Amino acid sequence: MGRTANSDREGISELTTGRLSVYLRCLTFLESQGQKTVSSHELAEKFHLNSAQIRKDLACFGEFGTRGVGYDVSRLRRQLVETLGIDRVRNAIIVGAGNLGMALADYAGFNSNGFHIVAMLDTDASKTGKTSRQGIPVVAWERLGELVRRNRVDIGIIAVPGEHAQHVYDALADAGVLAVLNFAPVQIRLRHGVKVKSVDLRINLESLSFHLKNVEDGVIA
Amino acid sequence: MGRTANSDREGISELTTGRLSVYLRCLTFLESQGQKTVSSHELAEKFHLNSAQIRKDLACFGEFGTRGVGYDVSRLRRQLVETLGIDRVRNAIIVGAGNLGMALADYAGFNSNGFHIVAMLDTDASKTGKTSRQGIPVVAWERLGELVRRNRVDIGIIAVPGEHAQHVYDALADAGVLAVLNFAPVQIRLRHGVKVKSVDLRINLESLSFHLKNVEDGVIA
DNA sequence: GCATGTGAATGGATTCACAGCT
DNA sequence: AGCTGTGAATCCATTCACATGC
Repeated sequence: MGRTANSDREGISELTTGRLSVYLRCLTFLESQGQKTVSSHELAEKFHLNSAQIRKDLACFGEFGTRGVGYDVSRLRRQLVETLGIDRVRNAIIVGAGNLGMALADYAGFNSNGFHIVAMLDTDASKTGKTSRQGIPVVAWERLGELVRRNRVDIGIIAVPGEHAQHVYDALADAGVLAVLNFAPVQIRLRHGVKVKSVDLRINLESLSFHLKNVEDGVIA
Repeated sequence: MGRTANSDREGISELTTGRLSVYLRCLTFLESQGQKTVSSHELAEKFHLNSAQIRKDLACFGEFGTRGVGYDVSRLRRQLVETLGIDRVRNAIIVGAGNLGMALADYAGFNSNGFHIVAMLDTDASKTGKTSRQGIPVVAWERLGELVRRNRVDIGIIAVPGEHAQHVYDALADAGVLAVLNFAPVQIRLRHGVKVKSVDLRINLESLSFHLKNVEDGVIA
C-alpha cells in the first residue's frame, strides 16, 4: 500500500524517523552553508545510504521535491522540523541527579532546538537545591507532580539505577508524562499511552566486544 | 542456509547480539535467584519477544538447550559471556573529559564485568591531572599512543563535540584502537578494520517528539 | 536531461508450525 | 507431555528501475 501524505502517520517506523533526524541535521548544516537545493543522491553520499530510501522517507509526508531539480534546502528543513514536532519547545525533566543525569542535563543536544530541561529530580536531600554547571536545578522527588503540571512537561528521562527504573516510570506516568527516555538497563512494563524509548549503553559496549572477539578469533579479516 | 555452531559468526546481525546481551543480563539475575533452568517461553515473557526468536538466537552458537526441559541457567550464562567476549577484561579510554565523558567514566556498566576504563583524555590542560569522582584520571591528549600501547586498550569512546569527532576517530585508529563507541552526532568516515558504533542521544529525543506530535494531532489513540 | 516519486523485486528478520529428542 | 531446534511462511525494510514531471 503506497503511503500518501499525512495519512497513516502511525505506520512510520522508528528507523524512518531516525533517518529523518539525520537528514534534518544535514539540512541545517547545508542551509548554514548557503546551499539552496539538494538532491537525494547528494544526501545519499553524505551518509552511506541509498538515494531511493531517502526519497521514500521524505515522500511519506508529502511531495517536497521538484523533479529535475531536487529539494529546496530551507523548505525541506522546515518541513522536517514540523514533521518531527520540534517546531516548538518541549519540556523535559530528568529523574536522577547522579553522574549521568548531570551530564544529560548539560548536554547541548538536550537544551536546544525544541527541547528544554526544566529540572532534575532526586530523592537524595543532599543533592536538592544544587544545580548543574549550566544551572539546571535539582529538585526534591516529591515535587514531581507539581513540576510536571506547572511546566507542561511531557518528556521524562530516567537516569536512575535499574532497580528503581520501573517505579520512576510509573510515577512519571501518574504525573502525566507521555514519553520517557530510559537509560536504565531494564525492560520497562508499559502503561497504555506512555511511550518509552530505551538507550542501553552497556549493550553497545558488549556489541563492540563481540566484534573484537571475532577479529581476534580470525572470524573476520 | 542454516547456521551451524561456530561457523559464519560474522553473519550474525547486531540485532541478534543486542538481544544476547539482554538475555545475559536476565540469566545473571536468574542465577542470582538460584533458578536452575529456564525455557525460551519464560524468557520470551520477560521481554516482549517471541520464543522462537530466542531459540534461534541461541542456536547460532551451538545447541545449549535440552528438549523437554529448557536451558541450564548457569551453563547458558557462561556460554553467552564467552560468546560476547566479555570473559576477560577489555580496556577502554574515553576521549573528552566534559560532562558526558565524566559521566561515562563513572558509569557502573562501563567499569565491571568485562570492561575497564583506563583513563579520560582531554586537550584542556586545566582538566588533566584531575580525576572523576570514582578516580578515573584525566590525561593529556598527547599521551594517547603511549596509553593505548601500555594498557592494551582496544576500545575508544568518543565524547567530544561533533566537530572534533572525526579527528579523534582517526587518531584512535592510528593509535591501534580497534573499536570505537561514538557519542558525537556525526557520520564517521570509517577506516578499514576500525569498527564504530554510534549512540545518538538527540535522535532518541526527536523520536519521542515525533510520537508526541502524533498523539497531539490525534493520529494515534 | 535530470531528479523525484513509486510499484515491483529483493533481501533480512521475525514468526509459525512441527519434527525430533528427553 | 514438554521444549528445543529449524525449515517454511510471513512480514517488513531496502533497493531497483522506470514512469512522471520540471
